[in-house]
Amino acid sequence: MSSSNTISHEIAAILRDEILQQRYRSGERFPSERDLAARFDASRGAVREALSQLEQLGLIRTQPGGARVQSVKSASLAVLGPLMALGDYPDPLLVDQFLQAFSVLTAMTAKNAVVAASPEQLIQLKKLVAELAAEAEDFEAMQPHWRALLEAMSAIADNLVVRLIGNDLKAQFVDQMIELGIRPDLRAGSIDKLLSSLRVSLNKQDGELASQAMQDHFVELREAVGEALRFRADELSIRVAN
Amino acid sequence: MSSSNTISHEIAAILRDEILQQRYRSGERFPSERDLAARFDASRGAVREALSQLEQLGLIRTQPGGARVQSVKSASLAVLGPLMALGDYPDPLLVDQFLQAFSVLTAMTAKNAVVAASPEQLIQLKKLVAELAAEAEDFEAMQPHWRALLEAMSAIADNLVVRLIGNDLKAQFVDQMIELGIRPDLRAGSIDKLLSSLRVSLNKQDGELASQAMQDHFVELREAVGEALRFRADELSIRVAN
DNA sequence: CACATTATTTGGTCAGACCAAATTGGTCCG
DNA sequence: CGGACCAATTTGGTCTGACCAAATAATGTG
Repeated sequence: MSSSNTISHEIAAILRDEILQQRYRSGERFPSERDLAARFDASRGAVREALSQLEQLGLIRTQPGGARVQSVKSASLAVLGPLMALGDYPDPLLVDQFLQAFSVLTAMTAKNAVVAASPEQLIQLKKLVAELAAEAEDFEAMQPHWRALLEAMSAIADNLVVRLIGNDLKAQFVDQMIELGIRPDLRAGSIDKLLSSLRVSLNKQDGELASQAMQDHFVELREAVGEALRFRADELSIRVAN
Repeated sequence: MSSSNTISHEIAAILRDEILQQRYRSGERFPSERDLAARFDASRGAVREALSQLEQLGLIRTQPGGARVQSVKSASLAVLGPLMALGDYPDPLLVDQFLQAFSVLTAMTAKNAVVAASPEQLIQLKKLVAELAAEAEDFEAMQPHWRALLEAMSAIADNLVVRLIGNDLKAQFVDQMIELGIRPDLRAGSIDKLLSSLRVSLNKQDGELASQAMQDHFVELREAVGEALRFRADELSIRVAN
């Protein structure tokens, strides 16, 4: 998947996953380029391009004399997507950690967006909230609107740092969830509460309220996602048992 | 600097900075590999390895027929370090955005660390706070202890996502600040207030308090850093004027 | 002028070669 | 026997030149 149909990307993806699966101990010598070329039946150039990508991800460090594997903990954020996509289903702990980090950043974005929005932008946000409300029943149908709202807020808040963090995470995460058919079962009224709080915060231009509403919503979302993943894990282990 | 003494890294660094400086319009065709090889008097292989890195950073997208420049807004977080290091001094707005994002993540980490800490870890944290207090007068001398405290909290909170985000940012940012001699002038008592709040939060194991203390501290830090950067900007423009 | 076809450019890959740095292994000496 | 020194080997870094397939640009044709 996502191998981008070139040999070097394929090799990079395979090696990346092997490292993320802890198949090499941190600090251990990585196979030599010539060995890898033989293993993948590719030229050394292709292998070198793959290693160049792994190095950019912070997964290996190359030196004349040999490359060495680095700790995943010291890698770049860009490994998170592949890391979540490793097993049959994402590691619940990792997903929760992601949602927690995403939560505070989203809350911050909401606050800044509401405070910084021009009158026109406030109207736009209200419109997006209304559109979201119209589809609040179906989790999956809601996603595009949800994402549009976050995108609009992100654009208004205009924090490049947060935007870049989002790039490395958002799409990969949400897409994977949907692809796996994991649909968190939010408590009835949870969305309504969020939306009504957002409406009020937009009317009063109250950033704190918007922030708090997001935080509260994510608390519930984290719980629901955790529940869905646990259910999924059981389902899988049952299937394996048969 | 940081060109890692290999040709391909040097080329990658130069092209990266050119893209970050908006010297190419987003969507524009990037020079061909053969042209770049001629320009840098290098082999096509070396250029390809450089482009491979740029692609991993999300700055370009390559296809048979030609590579195209992508919007910085859609790049990977790993470009932030280079982005801040571009001009003579960092863009104050970007620094503030960074600090704001770092603020909420740090507050979250502090909260989780305080809540999750074992008795031994609480003692360790208290010790680190005490060591920090001992050097609270000198901003520069304080940094190693400050970083040690954050590192310890990060280890206890054990959120891989936040850790990875930190990897792409922390070191580069702080180092650059110090290197440029930018020393934010924190209000007297600001540090004391933070430290005493932290002490209380550790004693009561009150996560919310720790979080709030961090947030408050960062508000002041952001102001002080902004002030220091404005001063620095004036200094530079005076020097240029002469 | 619109469209289909050809020619050219460009990225992707391969092969073989050379250099310099790092590692390895052996040797010599204390 | 142990440690320090030195050569042989491994390994990454780079270059040259070549071929293919996809995308683009140029061309000719209706």
